[in-house]
Amino acid sequence: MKLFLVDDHPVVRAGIKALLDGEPDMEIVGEAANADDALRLVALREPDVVLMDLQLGDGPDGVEATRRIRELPRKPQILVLTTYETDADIVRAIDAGATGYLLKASPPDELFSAIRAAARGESVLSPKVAAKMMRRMRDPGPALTAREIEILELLSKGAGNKEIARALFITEATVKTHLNHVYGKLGVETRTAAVTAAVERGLIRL
Amino acid sequence: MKLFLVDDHPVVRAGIKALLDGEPDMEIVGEAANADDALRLVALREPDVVLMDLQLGDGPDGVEATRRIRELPRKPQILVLTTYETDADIVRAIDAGATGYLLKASPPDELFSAIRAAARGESVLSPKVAAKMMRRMRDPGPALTAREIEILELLSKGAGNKEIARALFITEATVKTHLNHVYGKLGVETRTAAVTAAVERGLIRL
DNA sequence: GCGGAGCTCAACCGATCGGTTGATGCCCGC
DNA sequence: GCGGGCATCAACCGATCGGTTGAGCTCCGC
Repeated sequence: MKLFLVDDHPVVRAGIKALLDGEPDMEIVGEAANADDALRLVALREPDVVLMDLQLGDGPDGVEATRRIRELPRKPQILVLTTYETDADIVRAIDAGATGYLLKASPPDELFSAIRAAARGESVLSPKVAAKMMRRMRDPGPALTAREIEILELLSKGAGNKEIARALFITEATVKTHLNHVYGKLGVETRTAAVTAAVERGLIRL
Repeated sequence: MKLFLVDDHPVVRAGIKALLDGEPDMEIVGEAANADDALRLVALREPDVVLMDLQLGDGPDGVEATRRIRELPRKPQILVLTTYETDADIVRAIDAGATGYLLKASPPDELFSAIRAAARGESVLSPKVAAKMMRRMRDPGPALTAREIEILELLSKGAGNKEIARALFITEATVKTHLNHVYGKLGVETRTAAVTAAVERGLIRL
């Protein structure tokens, strides 16, 4: 089974390689520290599974890299291996075409079986991530729409309604409508409180 | 030279061990995934240098662990090895008694020389971290007053000026004056942007 | 094809915010 | 003692925000 690593931390790449050294059925055919190298080398080496970090320092992030790799003619399975477990990250990664979502805090055994499952095209989630998704399924919760998240992200930058409207090519009236929905869903009454509530619930990242 | 690893990610621990395998003068005498284990085992194994991550999952964080280890009778040097480089993290770690501050994105060579330097008791900083501190030295930076921080904390909860005034037993006019000072110091123009700027600079915590 | 959810826009209002100027009192360091 | 930083307050203005109501549109599932 041919693996490819994408992570901007040399320490982490060395760690995965060291762990996988004891697994005879796995071979690492390449690695990259950023999205551009990843895309180029994956197309060349044609791995079965790509282990992808979401934070890649400068340039496109892991979600973007995942999206592009999934557009390759001979597309590998992509297993996200990252530190964070916010709703926004998980949803975006899955949406971009990731086969699974693992946390770096996972024990090695979990990593191995997840890689093998991903190679078979099966979806795998870290228990913590799975638990989070289960909670979200049972409790519909706020469930903000994509548009509302977009608004929140601009909001967190301190943008006024007028700026948000310009940035999203909509009118100020529409922005206010979205904001009122967001206030209702998050149970807050001001734009500032909406930002902190969204950050605390992992809906957006600062 | 005896090393001890503290990191909640098995992958990272494996990575550091793998990298250090090629360095004959370094020996890993133990590792831990949380602050409590770290404190207990470090007291027992008496390493020369502790490599400490700041994020340790549940329980006390790396800063707290650093503080406690520095209170041990035979205290080792502590080299922080983490992902983040916010001012608040750096300052808190140094304040807790860390000998150096390295980023996980550092190349292995840098890691090795940093460990050797730390063992000698020398302070080492990642170039990116050092650059950040230099900037902060040259530019004294915002330096908000205690009162202004109080205002920011209430602000982050989404409070209006009137609420802030009541909470701090001052008039709304005074709140506005403070806010205008904060805007100026942080280089922002809205209350929402002030909150995110303050969070990013580690002035307040959500 | 009907309803529901989501996105869009409009007009209006009061409340709040941001910006400005100016002022008072306090404490600290030179 | 004098300047300077800090905290406090006042009055005023325009701009923005929050709240409301109502409406048209598309897309999707039943």
